[in-house]
Amino acid sequence: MRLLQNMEYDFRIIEERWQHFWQANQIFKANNGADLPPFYVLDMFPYPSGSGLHVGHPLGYIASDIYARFKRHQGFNVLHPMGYDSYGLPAEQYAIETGQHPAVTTETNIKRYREQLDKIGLSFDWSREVKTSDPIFYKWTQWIFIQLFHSWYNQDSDKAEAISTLIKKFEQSGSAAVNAHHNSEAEFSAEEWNSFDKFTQRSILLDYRLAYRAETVVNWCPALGTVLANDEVINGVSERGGHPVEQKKMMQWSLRIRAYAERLLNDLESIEWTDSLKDIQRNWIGKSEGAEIDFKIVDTGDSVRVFTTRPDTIYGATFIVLAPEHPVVNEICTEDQKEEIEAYIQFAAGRSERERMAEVKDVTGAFTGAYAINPISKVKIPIWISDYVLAGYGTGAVMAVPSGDQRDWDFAKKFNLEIIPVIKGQDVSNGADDRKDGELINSGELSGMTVKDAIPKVIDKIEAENLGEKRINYKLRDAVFSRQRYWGEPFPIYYKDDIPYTIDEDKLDEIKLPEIDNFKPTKQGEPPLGRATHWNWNNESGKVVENGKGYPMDLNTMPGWAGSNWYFLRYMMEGNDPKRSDVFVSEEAVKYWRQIDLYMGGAEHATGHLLYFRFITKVLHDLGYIPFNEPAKKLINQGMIQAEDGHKMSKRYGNVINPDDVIAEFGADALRLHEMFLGPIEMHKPWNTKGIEGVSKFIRKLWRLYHDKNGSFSVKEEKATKAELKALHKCIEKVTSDMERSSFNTSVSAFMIAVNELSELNCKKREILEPLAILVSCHAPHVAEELWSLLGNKESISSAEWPNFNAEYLVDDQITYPVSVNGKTRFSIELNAELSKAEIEQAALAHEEAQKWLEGKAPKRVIVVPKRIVNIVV
RNA sequence: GCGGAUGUGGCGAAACUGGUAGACGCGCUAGAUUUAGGAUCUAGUGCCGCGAGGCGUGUGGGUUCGAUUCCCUCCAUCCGCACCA
Repeated sequence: MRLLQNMEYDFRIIEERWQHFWQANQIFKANNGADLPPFYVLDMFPYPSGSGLHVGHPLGYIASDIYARFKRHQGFNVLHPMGYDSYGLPAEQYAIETGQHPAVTTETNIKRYREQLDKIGLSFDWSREVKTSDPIFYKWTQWIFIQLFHSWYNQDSDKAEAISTLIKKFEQSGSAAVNAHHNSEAEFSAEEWNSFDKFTQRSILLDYRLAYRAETVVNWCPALGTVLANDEVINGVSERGGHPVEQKKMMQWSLRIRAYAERLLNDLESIEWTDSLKDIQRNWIGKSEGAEIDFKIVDTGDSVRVFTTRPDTIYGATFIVLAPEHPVVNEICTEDQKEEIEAYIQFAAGRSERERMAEVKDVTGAFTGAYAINPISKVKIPIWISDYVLAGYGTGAVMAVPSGDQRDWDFAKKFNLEIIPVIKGQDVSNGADDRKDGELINSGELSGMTVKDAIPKVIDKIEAENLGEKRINYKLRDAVFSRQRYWGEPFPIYYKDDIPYTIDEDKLDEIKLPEIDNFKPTKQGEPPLGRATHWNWNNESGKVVENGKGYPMDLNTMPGWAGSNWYFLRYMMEGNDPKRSDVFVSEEAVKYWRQIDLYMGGAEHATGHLLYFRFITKVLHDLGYIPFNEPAKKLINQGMIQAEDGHKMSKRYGNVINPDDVIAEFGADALRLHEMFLGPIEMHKPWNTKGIEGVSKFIRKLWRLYHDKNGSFSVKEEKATKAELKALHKCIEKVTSDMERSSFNTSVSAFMIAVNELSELNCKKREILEPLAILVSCHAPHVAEELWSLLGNKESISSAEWPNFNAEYLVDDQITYPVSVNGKTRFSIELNAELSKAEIEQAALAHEEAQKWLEGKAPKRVIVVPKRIVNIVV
């Protein structure tokens, strides 16, 4: 018996053999410009963490690998690369704790990742590997930042343009002629612009650039010592580490993603991403249409502008609420309210983001003592402040309509303010009634109109009287782009009189992350780069020089997502392309590969990476560098694999399953098949240790199909029978359609069914077993290669043509009809496939079972669906 | 609160345009072979019932000859957003 076992499939030897063969012969290297249609399959590249891969990570890699292999069989030139998102916080936190340089730990982790990935038998073209922390890569991340710096957003042409076109406009016509997305308060004529000195001009331009430096309210995380972008803050704490986050005004680099809000929203319709993911992005962009309306403040010449989506309810506006940070609060506040207002402002500022969120139900606020005039109803209403109104959204002020808005209602109740229903039938006794249609009441000249008609009417009126305008607002904020950390891309920026200048593009090779002795912030509170002794820029020599011998350079680094914005483009160039050192991606390469055809990765990146990388793609497109507007045509979110106990797989619970262990025991093919067999790719599902024995058994059964009882390879050249061809072609049809709709779990069942049937038929024929090997080769490439070579083939199975499906082999001359009585299946009859409807009906009714159910009565009706079913209605 | 996804045997799941619900696999039961099995093979396995039969895809309703599939109601779980005016 032991002898026989040795003749069984030995994955240990065979898997290693083929992994070596693939690598030695560069089987999966993609060639640019090959005379085949291109197809680009990409996985989101991993951050190489210290704990290595667990069994959940490769799920997406295996699925995309199966798809890449399928496309190769179909005659596509497939680009399927991999790399590492190797800048990031964990390596740096580790460095702070241990003094170990992040570059060292990162390198160690990458090595470990590579070993683990190699063992899974993934068909990556490693010659194109990228690492975001590699100077030859991040040089181009810096270069892209420079392009953003030298661009502005022209809302007339609706795209980004070179900053030189903006300067020309200023020189010729001043600021009024420009319709830009900007955050400048300066207004000037052409003459004024031309008379400004260089510094003034540059500081104005800074407020127009796509990458701009400005004092903004940011999420400051004291524990991490850095600012964070909105998507890096979850429920008021940092995504990494869960540390508290405060709101703080700071001078920071930002990217003008808001300029792209509308395009990011609209273009979702042109891509095949899941509805849930599109919804998350839509929600995050948060478009809302409405109007801005000016309310005159009583006894002053000033007015306050509010944003509302419901201008039709303006007669129900019984007070105004300003954000505590609103700039007019101090000016309008009356003497006797001063103390109260100041106390409230202080209270609001002292509340952390977290507290504010937790205490949503508690209504707080203070009266300014000032009044405003409702511009439509002319009624005098009080002005309050409260932190339920956000300074950063809209105008930082609202007209409160307590009859229609629950927050306003709560506020009105607490402070005893008037509530006026403005829509017929509105019940405001227990809360606001936010109905969005109906007839207006208590609304002066608007009374009797419908909500739908009143909205444009009010907007027309305020526009005609110059009291405001129609307005679209987005929740999306510009992305804070600087981090006060070490392990990231340094900015290619130096400062002259506090004005930032970019380093020349041809000098970027000089701007490497400097070595420092300690990775913590400096004593003065500067970022870690403040510790570098050589971090000044000398323009004459074009070198980074000792501090004091040049202009100071930026001390920030870029966020983790800077490299992942554009890495997919870098893979498009061949690994040995000499242009790799001249361009971020060559024109030929982007023209050849175009977009990512299939992008595989987790849904947790919905509002971070997946939004930023669409944004940067659009910028690069606007600037004429790439011929497409969206990075990925189709996207699949693979689900998470939970541990068997239902928890998340993590060190903390001690429930982590390492793919290395699974491979050592069952082999890579079994791991691949099992991960797919767990369920649909996009679902979350628990790992199932026992279940792997099923697919492992399948592999041995497949192997035995090609071997005789003694374990010798035994495939004959005889003609296949009808039954054998049917088993094969059923499998071809099923697996092909499964592949096309990424149903990788059901194709595993199809393989099992085919192998079970062919084993039963004792089929040992090349005509059947050769195509079968190709069918399973995407899922289980090692055993398939071995069988393929035993069949006498010299080339890798990966380039074999996908078998053709022939429907003729599936045609039956006998069909088993299920016969149901009143919709319940009672028996089945075998009938000739050629029979007519009437003949089928006759045969079914004649059956003794049918007679039994009819009890001598005539059937009311008989439904016959040819080749499917018979239903007798009694 | 808003938006989305998912609910099918003991378990993972399948059923693609409405047509034999539970394919395939795990587990379990019985048996064969074996010194032994955590190997292999055979048969069985949704629930209730001795049986005829009845019940059954989260709940309740509807459309249909026929519903896991289409429509409405409600419930549960998970994910995202959350004072966005």
